[in-house]
Amino acid sequence: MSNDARDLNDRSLQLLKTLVERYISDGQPVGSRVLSKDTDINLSPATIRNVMADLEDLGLIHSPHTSAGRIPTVSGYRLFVDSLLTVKPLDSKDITRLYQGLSEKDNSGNMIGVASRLLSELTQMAGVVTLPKRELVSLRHIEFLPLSHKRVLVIFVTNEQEVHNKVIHTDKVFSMSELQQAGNYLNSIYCGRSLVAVRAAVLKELQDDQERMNEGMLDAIKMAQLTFESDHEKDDYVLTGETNLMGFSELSGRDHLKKLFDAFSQKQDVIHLLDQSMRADGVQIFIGEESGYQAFDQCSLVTSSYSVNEEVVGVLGVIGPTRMAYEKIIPFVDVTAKLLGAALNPKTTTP
Amino acid sequence: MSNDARDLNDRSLQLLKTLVERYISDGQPVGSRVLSKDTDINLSPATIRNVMADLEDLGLIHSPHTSAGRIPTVSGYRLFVDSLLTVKPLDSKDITRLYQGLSEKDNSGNMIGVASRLLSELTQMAGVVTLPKRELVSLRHIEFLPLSHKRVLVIFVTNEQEVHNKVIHTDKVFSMSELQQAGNYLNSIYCGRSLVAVRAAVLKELQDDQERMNEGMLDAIKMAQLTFESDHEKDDYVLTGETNLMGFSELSGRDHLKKLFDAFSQKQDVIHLLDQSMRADGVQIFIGEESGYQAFDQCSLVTSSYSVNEEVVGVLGVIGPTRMAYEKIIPFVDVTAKLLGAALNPKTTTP
DNA sequence: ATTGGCACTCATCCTAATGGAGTGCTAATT
DNA sequence: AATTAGCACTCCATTAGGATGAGTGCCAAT
Repeated sequence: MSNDARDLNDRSLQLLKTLVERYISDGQPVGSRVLSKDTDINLSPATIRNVMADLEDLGLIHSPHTSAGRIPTVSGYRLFVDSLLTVKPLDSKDITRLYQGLSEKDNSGNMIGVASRLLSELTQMAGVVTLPKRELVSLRHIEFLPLSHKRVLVIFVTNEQEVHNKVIHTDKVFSMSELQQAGNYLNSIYCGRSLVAVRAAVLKELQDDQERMNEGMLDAIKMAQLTFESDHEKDDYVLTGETNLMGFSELSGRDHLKKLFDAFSQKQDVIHLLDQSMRADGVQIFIGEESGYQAFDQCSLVTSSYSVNEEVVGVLGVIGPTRMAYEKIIPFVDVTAKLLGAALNPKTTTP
Repeated sequence: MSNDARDLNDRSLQLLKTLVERYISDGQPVGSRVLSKDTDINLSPATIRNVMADLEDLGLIHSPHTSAGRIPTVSGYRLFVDSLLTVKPLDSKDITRLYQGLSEKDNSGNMIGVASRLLSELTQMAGVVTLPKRELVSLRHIEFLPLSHKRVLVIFVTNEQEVHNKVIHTDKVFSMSELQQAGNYLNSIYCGRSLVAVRAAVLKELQDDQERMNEGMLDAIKMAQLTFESDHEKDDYVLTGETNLMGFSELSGRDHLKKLFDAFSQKQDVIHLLDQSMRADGVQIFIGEESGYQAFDQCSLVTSSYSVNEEVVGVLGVIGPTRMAYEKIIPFVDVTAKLLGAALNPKTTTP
C-alpha cells in the first residue's frame, strides 16, 4: 500500500479525469455507475468502486457522505489541471469579441476596465485586472496648481495617457507662476524616466549638495519629493462581474458571500494574491484553499501576468467557483493577457 | 364605512405608530397582544384587533398569513415617516465622527468617498454620494497633451481640485507648443466659468463669425468643443458598504440580492433615483416599491441633496431594507448632507 | 364602544416512514 | 490476479402525520 500519486496507473488517472469533468459539468457527486457508463474503458461499477477507493485513500476525491458519489478534493483538482486537463481551443466568437474590444483605440485610458469587463462577460464569472505597475511606468508630464492654505494640486501623466493627481502640503505659499516654473523644470529633467527612478533621483538631489541649486529648483525638487514620496496610489485593480458569482450555489452561503464581497472591497487580500502571479509568467491557478484566504475557500482564481515590451507589468484573471470549466477558462485568460499586453504596447499601435 | 386615511382618529394613528416601531425593531409581524401591552392607552387585544382590521382596510398594514401579526405596507410606512415619526437626535459619537471625517483637509479631492464611507459605516447600511453636478461646476484650468494618431489628452480641473481627463480625436496633428498655446488661450478666457457656460460660449463662437479669429484660436475653440461636447462623464456616484446589505434577511433572496447588486453596477437606475432628489431640498425618502424600480422593492432610500453656496450640487443618501430605523437615519442623512456641503465650500474652509 | 370567549387557520417543529442512490465487502467468475 | 455480480448496509431526501402555539375574526356579553 503506497499513497503516492505517482503510482497511479493510466486507468485511475483516466477515471479521475472523467470524474472531475463530470462533476464540473453536473455539479453533483458522481458515483461509480455513471462513471462506468461515461468512460470508454468498459468496467463494471464494482471495479470502478475499487479504483475510487484508492483515489480516496490518496486524498484526490472524497464523498460528502456514505451514500453519495465522490467529488474532487483540492488535490484532485490540482492533479487534474496540472496533468490531466485537455485544453479546449477558444470559442471563435470569444476571440473576436476579445480582439475587437482590446484593439479599439477609443477606449484608450480605460483599457484595463474594458479588459476586466470582457473577462467577466465572456466567462460569466468575475474578472479582475490590476493596473500596470508603477515601477514600470514612466513620467510623461507633471504640473502644479495652487490651492488655498499652502496646498498644491499635483497632476501628473504617466505612460502616455494615464492621469493621476494628488494634493500636497507645502511649507510656503506659491504663486501660479512659481508653480509653473517648477513644473517646467521638472518636466525638462525627469520626463521619460520611470517613477521609481524619479523618486530615487529626487532623494539623491535632496541629500546631495543643495547649494548648487537655486531656490526655485529646490522648491521644485521638494514638491516632486512630496508627490512621489510614498506608494500613495496603492496597487489597485479593476474588478467587474462580481454579481455573476451570486448565481453559483456553492458560494451562496450568506456568510460566504459576504466574506467574499468584503474581501473584494477591502482589496488587500486580492492584491496580495494577484501579486503572487506577478512573478511567474503564463497562467497560474489557485484552487480553493490553496489561496490561503478563507474568503476564497470555495473559489478558484485563474490568473496570468501581462507584459508590455517583454516586461511583466500587471496581472489579470478570473474568479469563480472551484467547480469551473478550467479547460476553457485557462486558454481564455491566457489569450486575454496577451491581447491586453499587445494593446497596451505603444509601439505596436497602428494608425 | 369610509376608506380614507384622514378619518383615522388619534388612537388608530398611535397604534399604527407603535406597530411600525415595533416591527422595525423586532422584524417580526406584530400581533394584537404585544401591541396591547406596548401602548400607554390600555386596550384589550380584542379592541386592538378591531382597529387593526380598520388599518388593514385602509391598506396601511397587512398580515403575511391568517395567523400572523401585521406588518406595515408601503403606505403604512409612508404615513409613519410623514406624520407619525419622532426624530431622534443624533448620537453624539456619530456627530463627532462625521465632523472629524468631513473637516479633515487632507482628504481633499476625495471628500465624496469619505462621505460615502461615513454613511455606510455609521449606519451599517449602504452609503451613496453623487459627484457634484457638472453644470454647477466651474472650470479652473485646462490643458492639452499630444498623443499619437491625431489624438490629444485633455486634462481639466474643476471646482478647485477635481481633476478630469479625456482623449479627443482631432483633425490634424498638433505639436506640444501649439497645444500649450491653445491651453493658455482657453484658460485666459474661460477660467472661472461653469462648464455649461463654457460649452454654450464655445458653440456660439463656432457658429458666429469665425473670421475674426486666427487659426490658433479656432483650433483651441474646436478642441474645447470636443472636450465639453457631451456629458461624457456621466453623472456618477460613489457607493460603499454594499456588503452590509447582505446581512439583512429581507433582502437575502438570491435573485433579489443579485438584482440589487446588478442595479448598483449598472448605475443608471440609482442615478435616476438620486436625480429625483436633486430638485427638492431637504431629506427625501423612497420606500420600497415607491422607487419604481423592481430591484429596490424591498429597500428604502433616504436621501438629501447637498449644497454649496446655497446651490444644490449633489445628492447623498443611505440604502437599506424597508425596515430601517428611519427616526435615526433621517437626521443622520440630513446632517451629513449639511456637513458635506460645508466641507466642499471653498469659502468656509479655515486654515 | 369595549371586552371576554371561542372556534378556526396556519406556520413551525418534530417524528416516523419510505424510497433511492451509492457504497463496501465477499464470493464467484474469467 | 483482476474483474464482476450480488447483497447488506448507510445515509440523504422527501413525504406525511401530528402536536404546538401564535394570532385572528366574530359573536355575545358588558
